[in-house]
Amino acid sequence: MSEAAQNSDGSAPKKAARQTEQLSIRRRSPLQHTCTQPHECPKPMRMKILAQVPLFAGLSELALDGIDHRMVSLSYAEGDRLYSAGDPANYLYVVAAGQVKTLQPALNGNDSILDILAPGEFLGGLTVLGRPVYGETAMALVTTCALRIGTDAFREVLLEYPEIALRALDDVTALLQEARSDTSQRATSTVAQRVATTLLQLAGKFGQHGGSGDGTLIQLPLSRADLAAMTGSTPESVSRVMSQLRKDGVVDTGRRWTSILDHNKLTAIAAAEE
Amino acid sequence: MSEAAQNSDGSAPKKAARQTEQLSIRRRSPLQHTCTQPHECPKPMRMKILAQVPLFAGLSELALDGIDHRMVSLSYAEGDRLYSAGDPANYLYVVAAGQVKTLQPALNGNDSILDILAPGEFLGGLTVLGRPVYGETAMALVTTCALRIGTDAFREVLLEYPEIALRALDDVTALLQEARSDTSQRATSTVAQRVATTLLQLAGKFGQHGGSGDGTLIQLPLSRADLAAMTGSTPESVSRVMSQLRKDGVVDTGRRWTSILDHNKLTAIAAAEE
DNA sequence: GCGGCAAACTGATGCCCGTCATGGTGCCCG
DNA sequence: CGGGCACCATGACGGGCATCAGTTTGCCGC
Repeated sequence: MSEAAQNSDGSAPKKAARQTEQLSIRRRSPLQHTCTQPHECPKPMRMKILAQVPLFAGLSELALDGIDHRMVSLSYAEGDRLYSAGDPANYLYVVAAGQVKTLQPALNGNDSILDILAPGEFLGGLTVLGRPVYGETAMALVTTCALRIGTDAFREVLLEYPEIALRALDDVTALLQEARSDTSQRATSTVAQRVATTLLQLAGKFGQHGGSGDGTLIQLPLSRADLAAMTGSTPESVSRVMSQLRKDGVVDTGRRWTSILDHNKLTAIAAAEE
Repeated sequence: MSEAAQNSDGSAPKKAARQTEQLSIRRRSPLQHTCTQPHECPKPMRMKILAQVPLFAGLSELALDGIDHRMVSLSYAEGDRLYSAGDPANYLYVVAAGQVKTLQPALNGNDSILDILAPGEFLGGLTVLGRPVYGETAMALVTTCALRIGTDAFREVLLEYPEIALRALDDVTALLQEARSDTSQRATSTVAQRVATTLLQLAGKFGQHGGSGDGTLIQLPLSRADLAAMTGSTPESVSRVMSQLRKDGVVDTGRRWTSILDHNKLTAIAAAEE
């Protein structure tokens, strides 16, 4: 599945990215989509995914099977919503393939992006148990497949396997720490620092080395507006920062990707103004 | 206990706050300390506290007793640290009496205050299970009594009573939502709005009506620097905002207290710039 | 009561960045 | 291939607020 790269859009076929060692022209796209077509996840694949979910690590085959029976698989096109803020929170989701962004609506329209989720991660469910409605909106960044389980069924699973609940507690706690450090950073840092930090986080989570020779490739369709929503800024400011970073040879960007060329320099920028 | 108001500092005795219907001079102190002396929590009081902890609600007498046996009670003077960021996270704490602030150290020295905890709330433990060290520092705002339990023991309790784990999950999730809405607010709002929001939150959590006739009294030793650390600002800016609020008759402040006089106006300021 | 100190208040200054506006560039569609 | 569109880039401008500095207030010890 990972090798079967197929052209995503209807444009002219690109050269194999593996062979094109250099990016002669900026904005040449080194994309390697792994999954562009909606599909139904067959049973064996679902089991494999469940086994890789950190929350379910170490569970017996039988237990996983029991969980799988309570789940259904769903696929979403780019931009589709898994759920919206205010919807009754009846389901918990696990990302099987693709990426999902969660965003928190604000009164003034300045939504902020809370997180971008990779396969194996959860949404919705962890914010659910006590609350009747979702507090955030979840939207597929690319074509995405997700598994869904009812909150009641998930509750049963947690009661049956308390160690899963403990791990869930850890997960949410980690999110909490992340959110809190985010909050402090928003208060003190400049936009450049916040953008740099965000890029480093994305690189750590989604970055893939090699590919186009040097640098870390982040293959996500993030617009300037998206980055602005992640850093608590505006598209214009983000654009300026990115331009500067490009000029300094720290990053390179394209329509649906970002590449970090100088990891050290970016770290320096994130830590303290250069 | 609640009626036994005793003068806290060594200054001249104040008139009984109940009788003084008006605050003729700004900065007249309407303090009513409930507990100024360090003390050991006796067994019955500990049991009563445990029963009131939301996390343990509905547990049997026997279960509570089992939990109590694994805990020890400790008392702290104002400014004492329960633990510091970076310490090995071996314990979970429950605030029995007093208030505790948790603060997150930043590299530039601009620490930010994460939360202020009232009796019945948890610290440390929920951020512990997966991590070897504390990510934040906990400091007693006033003379405080706390119960302590080892993380391993708490883990056993959670495995024994999975419903507690579920409730803990809810608790942390609530904190997460709070932290996230905080984050979005930092990005978009002005300092005045953030201060107003913070005051309203504190009033909801620690405010007591009556006392000096009108208004909601928040009895916490919060300096301008503390409020700045809570709102992601500076002491000077907070001071300006508070001066303005005082001038407009919205709040009144003293050395160790804050009183909200016009709740509606403060809400209006928090929502949108006046 | 007096001197020392910490915290709070207030003014001046500059900068970051949000806002508005304009021009440029790739992408889609007919 | 050309028009329309969305996104990006870049400049100009202004305001909120952080920073620095100076004064005042309240508190404590001698």
